[in-house]
Amino acid sequence: MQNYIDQLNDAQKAPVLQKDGPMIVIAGAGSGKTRVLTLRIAYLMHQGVDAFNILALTFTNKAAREMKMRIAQIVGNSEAKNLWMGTFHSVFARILRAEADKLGYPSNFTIYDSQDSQRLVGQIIKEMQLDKDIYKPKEVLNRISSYKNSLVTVKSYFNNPELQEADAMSKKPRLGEIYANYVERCFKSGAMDFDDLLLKTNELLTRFPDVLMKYQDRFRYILVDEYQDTNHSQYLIVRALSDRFQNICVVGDDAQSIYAFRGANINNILNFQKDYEGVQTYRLEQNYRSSRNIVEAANTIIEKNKVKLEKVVWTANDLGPKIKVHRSLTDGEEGRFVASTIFEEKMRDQKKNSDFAILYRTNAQSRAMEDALRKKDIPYRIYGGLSFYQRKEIKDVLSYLRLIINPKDEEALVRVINYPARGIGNTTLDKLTIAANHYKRSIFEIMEHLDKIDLKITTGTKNKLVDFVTMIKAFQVQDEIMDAYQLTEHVTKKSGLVQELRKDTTPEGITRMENIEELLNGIKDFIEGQKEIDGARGSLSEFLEDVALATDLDKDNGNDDRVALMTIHLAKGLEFPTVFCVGMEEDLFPSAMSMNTRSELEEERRLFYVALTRAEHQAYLTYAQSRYRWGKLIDSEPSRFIEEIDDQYLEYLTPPETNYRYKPSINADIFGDVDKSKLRLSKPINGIPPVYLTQKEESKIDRNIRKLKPISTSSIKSAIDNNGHLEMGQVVMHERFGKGTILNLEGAGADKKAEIRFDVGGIKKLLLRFAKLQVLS
DNA sequence: ATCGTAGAGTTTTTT
DNA sequence: ACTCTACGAT
Repeated sequence: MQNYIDQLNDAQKAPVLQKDGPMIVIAGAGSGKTRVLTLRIAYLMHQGVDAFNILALTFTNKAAREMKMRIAQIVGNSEAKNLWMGTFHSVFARILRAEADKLGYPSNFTIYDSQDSQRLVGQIIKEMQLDKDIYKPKEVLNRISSYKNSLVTVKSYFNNPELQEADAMSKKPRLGEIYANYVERCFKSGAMDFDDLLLKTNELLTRFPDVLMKYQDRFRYILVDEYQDTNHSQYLIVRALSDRFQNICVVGDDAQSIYAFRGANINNILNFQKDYEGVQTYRLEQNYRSSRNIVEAANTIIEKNKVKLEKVVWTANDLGPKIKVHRSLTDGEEGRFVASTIFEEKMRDQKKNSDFAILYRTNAQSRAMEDALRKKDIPYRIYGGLSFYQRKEIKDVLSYLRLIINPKDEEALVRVINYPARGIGNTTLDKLTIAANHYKRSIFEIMEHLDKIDLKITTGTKNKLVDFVTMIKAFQVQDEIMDAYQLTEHVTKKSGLVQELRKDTTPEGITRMENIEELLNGIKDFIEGQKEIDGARGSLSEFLEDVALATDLDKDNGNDDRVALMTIHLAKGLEFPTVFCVGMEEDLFPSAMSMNTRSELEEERRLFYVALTRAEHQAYLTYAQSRYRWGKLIDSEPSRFIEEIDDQYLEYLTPPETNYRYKPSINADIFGDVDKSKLRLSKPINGIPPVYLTQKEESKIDRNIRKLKPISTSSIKSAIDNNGHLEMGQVVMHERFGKGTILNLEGAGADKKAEIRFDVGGIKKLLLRFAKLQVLS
């Protein structure tokens, strides 16, 4: 034990050695916080704390698994396996299953994923005959989700006029009703969504003091990783559980808080010191991961944020190469640059594929990268996006399995009741749903009692329904005697799924079939793993529990040598020798959706900080001057984040762009074969789609721009001074919108406005106080 | 009940 | 560019 501790620096030792009391560890990027957490747990056990009494909450299941393995190496396997470690969601799902009856849920409750939740919300909106363009399922679900994460139940919603008013103001006066229906339908289906796993845990701990006592007594030492990304619901759980012993250790980095959009509250970490008595604060500021160039560049970025805890991240590592910045014409070219750079570096420096990561802001960006890597035969793996378990064919199989475990699961039932087609169509399903809502039962229960209810369906249909119920019940019997693998294989055959898929001989159809085989292999692996744990027998319900909360990252065994492609969000906590941060463009990163408020922009900046600090040795920032979005070629400007890094840390592989208007060389790569080659794209202005300009118009605008001197402060000032002299009909030049004619002037003083028709972008009304105008004629 | 097609929406990030 | 939905034809 002492050996391990001796390897730590002084800052790291302190939180490991403090056994009791509340503490917070502010851990800069790459400062070895995982090591601290691991050793702290090992040391607690070394001092005689029972593994049963330790709870460690991590951000991913993979992180939990790895940490557990490292602890096992120190204290031995038999000790370590009793540790409670995992994500909030998986740990409390486990507890909820044990205590489900207290809340009126079956212990085999289903966990709905976001797809399930969204379909259900959509269905409810339809049933309530509301306009789905106003009540967009996704938005409604987001709203419900944020209520749940702030512990606003249906009851407290209706007790809170402010919330109701806010929803009414956003044209959704019936949101509360949808919320109520959604909650009831989930309950009726014996299902919890992701947010319920936290909300119901809170309910459990507040409504049943004895249960709270039990878990308080059990979890005498609590550790929370990535504390900056906890939401209110998680915060309350941690507070409740740690209240008795106050042995709470939270680790986090406010600079890496990137989940505010899903309710994470950065104040949880900023205010931790106020929440407990006598909090010890530790700071880990030495970075062991990255070269000095990267560490210092990252510091200059985060400097720009106003809301932050003060800390200085430094490193004793070598200076390392500068961050390389590359501009390309299109997203396709960007991909080719990345692929060939990886190819060259592999050749030159004997690197592995897994030494490289390509990080992007949105999942949609992966495509261009994939295409380029495939052409160069570079193996890669995409994380996130549509995960394996969310694919149609996989969800179909899983839905059958879910139905076996919990027949009340409505989402699973709706998916498979008529797939493969067995003559049970929407009309019948609607009748069943109405009956189920009326009797406040699940659809399956209605189907079990068809003879007692007059549904006005033909005997033919009735028989089909009975057949379906019989089939599922037969599967349930098989579940008693088969393991998950055997049962799944049985189900795919007997349900007709395999036969249905075999009919499809297109390449896509064959891939689907292969995916199902991969699922079966996955189940086999899972069973093997389970058999090593005592008490587990590799049953279906154990497998489903695992799948519901698994992510792509968890599934990764890390054995095969591939380039990693993922969003920056997913990359949190990971590190790679070389990192490509692609799509460094305004409106993409920072995202156009996140530039409305300062706090949104600061979150984007933290995201960039996270991206950059993933790199150990070399970082690349790449951007394209135009890229396909929504099937259209859109022009873009380099991200402001590139400018925010001091030039001394950067090396431009392409000359930094000075003029955002670029002249595309006309080639098939951009326009395909069409005679649009005579046309050029104008710059998109304020979200207005680009218009095609003829060459004549284009050069006219260009001439006008060339006539202008760069806008200096003095010229801006003179333009403001001159505003009094503006007249209707005058031709003016605007910094962003280009040339335009003044149509009208109104207001006076600070409120004076001009209505201007711009050559490109249409008519706009501008406040002269802000508009930087130059008079051309 | 099932199949085909036109049209709309999608791309901000996820347990 | 791609996928999902609604509606109409069979």
